[in-house]
Amino acid sequence: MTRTRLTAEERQAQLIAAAVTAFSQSGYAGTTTDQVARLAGVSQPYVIRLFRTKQELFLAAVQHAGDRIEAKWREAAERDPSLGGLGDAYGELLAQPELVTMLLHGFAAAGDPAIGDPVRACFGRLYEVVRELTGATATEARDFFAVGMLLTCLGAMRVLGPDAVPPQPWSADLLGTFEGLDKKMS
Amino acid sequence: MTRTRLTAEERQAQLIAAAVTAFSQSGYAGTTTDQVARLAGVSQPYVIRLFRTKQELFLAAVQHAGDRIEAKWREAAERDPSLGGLGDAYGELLAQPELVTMLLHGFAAAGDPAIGDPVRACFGRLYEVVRELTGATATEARDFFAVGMLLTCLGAMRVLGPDAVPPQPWSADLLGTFEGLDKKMS
DNA sequence: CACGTTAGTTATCGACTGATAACCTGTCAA
DNA sequence: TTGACAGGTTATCAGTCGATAACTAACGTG
Repeated sequence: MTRTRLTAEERQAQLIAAAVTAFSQSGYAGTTTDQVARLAGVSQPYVIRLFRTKQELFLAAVQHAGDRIEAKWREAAERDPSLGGLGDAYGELLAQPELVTMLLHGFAAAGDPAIGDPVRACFGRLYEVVRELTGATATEARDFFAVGMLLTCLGAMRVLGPDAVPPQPWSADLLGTFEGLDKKMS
Repeated sequence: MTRTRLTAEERQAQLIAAAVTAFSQSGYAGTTTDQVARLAGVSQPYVIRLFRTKQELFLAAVQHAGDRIEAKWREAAERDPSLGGLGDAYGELLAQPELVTMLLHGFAAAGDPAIGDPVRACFGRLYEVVRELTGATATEARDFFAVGMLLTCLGAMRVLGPDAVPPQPWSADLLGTFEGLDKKMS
């Protein structure tokens, strides 16, 4: 078994992907740099070497999640530049909720100013991108993000998505309101 | 300085209040049982003695937040049993976002099944209470909670509430859509 | 006033975790 | 060949944190 040697850039990209997976499950404080390292198949000190601190690794993961969501929306807008089109794209993201849950953990950790500032910038950019792509009014965009946040929370709660728990009366009731909106729900 | 001696019940109630304050700032993994203990003016081992584990303390705090929010809604419904009435009540809660942020951290920590189950039960109960109190349809209740989740996330992000950061163009734009809905925003 | 019960503390431990330092090794150009 | 740089590891530490054990002190009651 020869250890595959990658460039620092490639390794960083791989580690950021691993960080998104790990942090989206247990959040900032609940995730170990060693867990991220093992996911990528490298040693824990090397993770620190490449990102300096756990915090910078976390911020890189938040940034990556924001970038991927923005890219998804831009791609969707090329076919259907309406809120409905972006909503469908968001529904597809929720089938693999890593990215959106990562963002939620960014919100949750925003109490620390060093994390809050980049997280707000990331969310603000997403808001502006949606308005720019769809031409929606502020109120329309607000309702769009409102539903998005609800779905994101439901995903984190395991009411929704691949790791969803058996439905309860209330959750079936609530999810039923999204009929015709979910395309690729597992 | 004579240490005030309380009954276990009173001390538990006091500790739960302290736990809500502490956990709502740093989340489950990011908060120390010692921080909760200091907030209540007791020793850390005594917190563990009263709640057995950190996890049970956290769950008690989540439960308490859910109960308080439910009580607030029931009280509001006596005056105005409409979604608008409950929405105003929620707006008042956001002025002191401890309770709602506590709940958000419950969602974030729901990846652990031992936490997820009670958290889902808590949220499900709130959903049913809203529908029962207002007679709203599932879709109306969904939109109500959607906006609530957005506001909760914005509070956690310090876009909203007492610890809010200076507004950005996008946040002013977004918050502007709530004009006429915010009564007691600080 | 003795005495059991309840409230609370101090001391301490074992496990964990982020970070540092020192070292190793494959690759490539001269 | 050699040597230097970039990728990566092992060893290790200092601090932290949840939890346990043993002890102390106040209260109420017969």
